[in-house]
Amino acid sequence: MMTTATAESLDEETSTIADRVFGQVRQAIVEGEIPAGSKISEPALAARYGISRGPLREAMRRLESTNLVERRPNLGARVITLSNDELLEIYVIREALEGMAARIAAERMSDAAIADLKDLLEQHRREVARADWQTYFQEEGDLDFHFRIVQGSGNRRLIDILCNDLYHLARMYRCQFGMKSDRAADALKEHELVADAIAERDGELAEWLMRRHIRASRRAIERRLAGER
Amino acid sequence: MMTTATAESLDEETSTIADRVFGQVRQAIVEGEIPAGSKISEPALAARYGISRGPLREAMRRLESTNLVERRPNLGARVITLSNDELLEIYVIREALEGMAARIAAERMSDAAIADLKDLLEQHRREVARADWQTYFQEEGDLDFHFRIVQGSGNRRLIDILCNDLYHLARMYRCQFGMKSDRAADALKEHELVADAIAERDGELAEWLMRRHIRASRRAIERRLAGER
DNA sequence: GTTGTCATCATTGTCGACAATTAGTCCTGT
DNA sequence: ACAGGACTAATTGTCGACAATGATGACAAC
Repeated sequence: MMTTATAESLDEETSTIADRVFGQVRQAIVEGEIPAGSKISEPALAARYGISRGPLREAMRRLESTNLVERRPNLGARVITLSNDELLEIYVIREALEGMAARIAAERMSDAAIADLKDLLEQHRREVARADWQTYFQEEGDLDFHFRIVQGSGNRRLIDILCNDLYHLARMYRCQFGMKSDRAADALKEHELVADAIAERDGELAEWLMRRHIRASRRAIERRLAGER
Repeated sequence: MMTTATAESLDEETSTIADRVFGQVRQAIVEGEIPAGSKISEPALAARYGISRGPLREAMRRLESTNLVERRPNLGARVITLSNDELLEIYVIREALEGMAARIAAERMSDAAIADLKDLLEQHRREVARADWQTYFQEEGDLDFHFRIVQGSGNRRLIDILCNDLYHLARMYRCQFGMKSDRAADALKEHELVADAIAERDGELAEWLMRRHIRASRRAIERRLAGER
């Protein structure tokens, strides 16, 4: 069972130091080890990972491009604090992009990949009884499903945008706030509908269902945010 | 009249050297000054811009994140050679993203911005007679229109993805191959339809029209590519 | 003649040090 | 007491040099 839905296989042994520390600090940021909004000191981080400032600066540049840190010239880098509006913006983009991914996946996904997708859903269905299922599903299982659909599109740039940028932001948000909603059961049902549409090679329906699914998730977040204040 | 449709205003005076050279080499790549597929030598480029390798490497990292250059560890960086398939992939993403942008723009764009948009189209309509109009429209005017719609969405991340990544790739492709199609007149008409839908605050129609417009552009490219071989 | 191996070379990756800009603080004058 | 300015300190931006990895060529063996 895959645990981290990332495109590049997070080798931890990518010959270059800058790439490795990029993955490490990204994980640290996403999982909240480096708190959101905190200022990042280059010498401190460099010492923490036992490297020089050169590779660390390159890693920071990559993190800046993935929108996980903000940099202002001569002032330093800060971990982003994703506001509520920005979180909703991400869901809008996911609706458009993953809807398209579902459409293409319905047309181009291999039969074997579709079978695997159904296996995953079957597994989720069986695990509903688990005590920590809701937690697991909301933290990893949900993204695993979306990850496979996106992969099924075969559009490399689409995969890149979603898996290397947006999914990390979604995970970061989940690690910050508990994201305790009762939508897990509904989400699983919506997943099954999307998978059925893909299995029937109905691209238009798959896109429509996927968009409705993500829109429902966004609305649930909107409600939660509205009720919180 | 704006000539380069980029999000950050390409200041040429962003206090840090790495950022400035990033913009310069990006322009050089997009406009073909540095040919596609060519290997990039760090010492050579550093000398060319009169800087050291440190800032240049950071600029390369940013270029790598925007998918304009490919890097392989210990092997160097190469300017990407966007294959036909990758170009079509970009149009698929544009269809999804700009369709959503048009929908939101129809809901949230200010009346003044809509008036400006119509002015731009009116200007394009008047310039149809110009001898070099087809060239201008295909090189800049078309992107100007799309740029404004995307801006109208107000979704910062959406704006970032489209203006800082995809549009540069589209421009790069246009600078490489002549992109001489007779779709200019049709495209202008489709633009007007989209603008009308936005003016009537019909988000669903605006999205549908925008998607059809971009799909038509993609199909025109497909036909051209098929006829070429 | 072909192929395998080795040595040289160029290029990339990494590091430590210097220069420049910013933030904070303390002092002074009104 | 408060405002303004200058000084100090820390952090970032930049540079040149060293180490390591991959490529190119020649030479020798089969």
